[in-house]
Amino acid sequence: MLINEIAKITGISAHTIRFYEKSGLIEGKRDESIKTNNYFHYDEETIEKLEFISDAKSIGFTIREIGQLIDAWYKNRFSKEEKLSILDEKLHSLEQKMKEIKEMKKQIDTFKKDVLNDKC
Amino acid sequence: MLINEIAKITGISAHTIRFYEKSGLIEGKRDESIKTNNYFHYDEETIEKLEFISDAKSIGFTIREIGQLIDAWYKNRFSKEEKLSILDEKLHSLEQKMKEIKEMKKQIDTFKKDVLNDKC
DNA sequence: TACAACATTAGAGTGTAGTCTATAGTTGTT
DNA sequence: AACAACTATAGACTACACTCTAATGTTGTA
Repeated sequence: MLINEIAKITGISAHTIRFYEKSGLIEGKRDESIKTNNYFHYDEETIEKLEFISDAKSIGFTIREIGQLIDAWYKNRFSKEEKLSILDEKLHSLEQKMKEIKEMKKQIDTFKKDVLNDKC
Repeated sequence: MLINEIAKITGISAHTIRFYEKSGLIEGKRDESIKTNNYFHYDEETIEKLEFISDAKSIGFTIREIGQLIDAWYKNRFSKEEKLSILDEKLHSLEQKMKEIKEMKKQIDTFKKDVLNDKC
């Protein structure tokens, strides 16, 4: 798959995909048998990763954090223990965010009640 | 209360508080009876707002969105209906974020299981 | 009264995450 | 062969949310 194909599938622009590649989140492969160009080729795993990146971003993880997560899962540069500790850390921060959202919802509900009762 | 006092209370730097003021999120008042300086004075409501801003930011609301929320509650530049619609919109986006976080947790749990079972 | 510690403003600088442009080369269709 | 549509790279530009600096003035304490 070349860049525009994967861009179409994921809904992420080719520009942004290149940016993610530079940031080390994904990796295309060059076909050594083709000497005329040096186009990058992407596989199914990259689609998975890009979808994962979109999800993680919308929750507020930074590129660097997402990089860690991807490394923890797809790469073997960490030991089992290290991987688990990274994943646990992210789980913990998700639970934190969850709590904050619940708090925020409560606050907005209070706001709503106040508006309904003409208290502000 | 002067800027450094409210900064200490909220844990938000004076620089950032001035930035929020410029962005229209909070408003200090000048004491007209004091002619020698034009220092801003802040009240309890500003502390509330600053704490609200911190919460909202950590959930991923932008300065502009937080401004809307504050306006919807503290200011009378919107009708009751408009205020409610802004608040409902934000509630909806919080529910969205909640769903995304749950999805993300599921994914990280899957990652964890794979790591535990040496599947990656 | 000296002086540290505070206040103001304008504006410059930083980091993050893209987004776009320019240049140059390649591929596929007519 | 012509040409549209693709590809790569470097680097410029943007928006957001700070964060800091410089210049200048004010306040409170020894």
